[in-house]
Amino acid sequence: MSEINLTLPDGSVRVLQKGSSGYDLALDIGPGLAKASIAVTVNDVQKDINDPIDEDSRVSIITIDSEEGLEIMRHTLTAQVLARAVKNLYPKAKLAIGPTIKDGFYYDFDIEQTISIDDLPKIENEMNSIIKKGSKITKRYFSKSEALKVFKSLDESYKGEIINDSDQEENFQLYYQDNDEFVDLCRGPHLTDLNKIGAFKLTKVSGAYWRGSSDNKMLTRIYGTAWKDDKDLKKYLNQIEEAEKRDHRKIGKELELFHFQDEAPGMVFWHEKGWTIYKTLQNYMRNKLELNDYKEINTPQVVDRKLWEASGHWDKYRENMYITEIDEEHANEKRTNALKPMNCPCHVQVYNQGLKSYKDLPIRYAEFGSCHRYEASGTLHGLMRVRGFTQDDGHIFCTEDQIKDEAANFIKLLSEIYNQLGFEKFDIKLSTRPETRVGSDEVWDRAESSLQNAIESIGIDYEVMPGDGAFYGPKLDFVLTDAIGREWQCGTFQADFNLPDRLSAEYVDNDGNKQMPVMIHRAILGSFERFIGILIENYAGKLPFWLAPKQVAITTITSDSNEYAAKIMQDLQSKGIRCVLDIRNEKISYKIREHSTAKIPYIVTVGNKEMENSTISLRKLGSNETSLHKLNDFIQEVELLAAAPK
RNA sequence: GCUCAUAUAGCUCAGUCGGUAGAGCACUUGCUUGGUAAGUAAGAGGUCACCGGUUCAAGUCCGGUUAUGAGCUCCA
Repeated sequence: MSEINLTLPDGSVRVLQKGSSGYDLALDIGPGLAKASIAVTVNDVQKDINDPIDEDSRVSIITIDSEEGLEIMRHTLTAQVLARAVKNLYPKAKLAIGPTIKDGFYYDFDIEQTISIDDLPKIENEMNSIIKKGSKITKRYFSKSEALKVFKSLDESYKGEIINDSDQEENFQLYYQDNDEFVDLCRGPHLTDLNKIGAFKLTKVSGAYWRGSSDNKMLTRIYGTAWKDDKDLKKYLNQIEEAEKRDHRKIGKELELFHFQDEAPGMVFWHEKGWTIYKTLQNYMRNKLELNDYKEINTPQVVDRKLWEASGHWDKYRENMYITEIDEEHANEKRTNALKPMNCPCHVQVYNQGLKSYKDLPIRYAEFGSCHRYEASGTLHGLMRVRGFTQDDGHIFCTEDQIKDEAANFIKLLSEIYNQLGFEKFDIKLSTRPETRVGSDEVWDRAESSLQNAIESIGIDYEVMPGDGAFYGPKLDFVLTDAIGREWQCGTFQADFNLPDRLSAEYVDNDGNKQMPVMIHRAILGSFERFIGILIENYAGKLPFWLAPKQVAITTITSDSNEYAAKIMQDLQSKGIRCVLDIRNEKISYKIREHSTAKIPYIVTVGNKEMENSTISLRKLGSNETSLHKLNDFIQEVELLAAAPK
């Protein structure tokens, strides 16, 4: 029998007989590895550990310690264990698909009964007994027609559909357990041995459309998470708990920042403290934009449908627009208006007032534009997805040649702002021309390369998202990473060759000819509502001093110090510091607890000692130590801290 | 919009088999003036989301509506 050379990742070569498997190779290296092996990568393709290898190859053994290994284990868990458990408990259930996702997996079933979260322990138990049985998983290959026959006989119509739609004719892989007691179609690889499953937990159940299309049947989706051992599983579950603690809806209620109610779903009732954050953030942004040569404008909320027809929104997004009509009995004119869902058509109207010269460009308009969009009820989510919101919107009218500089300047500004708001890391995505689009390929070429050049001139990494651009032009999206590693897409920079044309924006070039400007839609925060939600979760409610709704709590030990405390309050307030005065007849530890819970960054305590020496005792949020300061020094220090970043 | 779940005091939540509403915190009042995360006693507080049905009787069972949650779809 002939031999093959198998090259390992470290460059060493092992010579084995032709047809040896990954397991044979692992065994050749050592019994420990053989035991830990769960699959093998052969020339960059993942294979089952028992698949024969027939030619010289680059190979590496996959164990559960790698991300790849974890994924294979999760895949086997969902496709072989969860699917089988559900079939055991609900024999009429049909299998759809069961992929892995970040940290876990799901499986979609078509089940007559409704499955609720209370059924999950029962399913978990069944899964555990399947695993305990420790069945071996074997694989067989089928042609398209044979595979179809198998699933037809099992009445697995979804599997049939998948096979039918595949352009592959041969080599459909079917994985079997226990002499055909259970069979599933899968591209693999799978564990060969259910004993290698780690620790798992089913987490939730929900509906999901077959093939992700809302025209299709709603299936039952069961989610789970799986890890190599109990320790990792626990760690993950703790992380989830941590994220729940940061939930901005919970913190928003606890800290009295905002609320929602039935009469205005998706619209925020901002309370004093939340609105303080909002105003502070907005003033910060206003200052930033002024420093960067934006002209702040403000445009109407309610605008005749004619403008939305002209812009194209009426056709495309009518169903998401709030329409207002004047009461027919009282109106002397009949017109239909829409609450603006976006600011750009109005900005073109401002641009169109007066003839513009090429010497005027670029013109950068900014608006804290209050918009309304009728979002589907199921998509609403606290501050993160609302129906009434305010964008830090801006539109830059410029020539094509100016796009590159505008993009570069924008990225610089955005990066500075994200950093000052506490987000150090962000990623850029460049979305290129989609299939259905307006404008010539030549213009798209120029637009895409100007965005690309702009990023590259700054030297930041970016990811290309082919085909993800808007129909009117390519865009850059900016995704920031928060304190617990979650990603949020906030900023955007979109080149638009369409709207200026539809709404007849023009400028006069240096030959005296009328030209169409490019319009750039751009935002840094996205919406104030959502961004504040992100800030709250990023900081777990402990906002930096300058953003905190209340910055200093002034507390007294006994009523003897009431006057002194009131004087401190006045001094701080005169410097614009946001304070609360607490002269209640309560013990100091009670007051400390309350203001700590309220996440006020500084708690000042004064008693007889402080009063006599014109000092204050300071306790910072998150510390249980106190420090003594001269009152005047303290006021100066706090004044610096309270200033928004420039 | 779709699937499933949930809705009880200001907040967090109990409420068994259908029999007339409960806790902790918060609030009000009294006592307490106490040096860094809950001093103490009493009191008040409810159309059990809304509409309808079953029943002698509904917070509890059934139907609908609204909102919320998880996910799906969507996000100009």
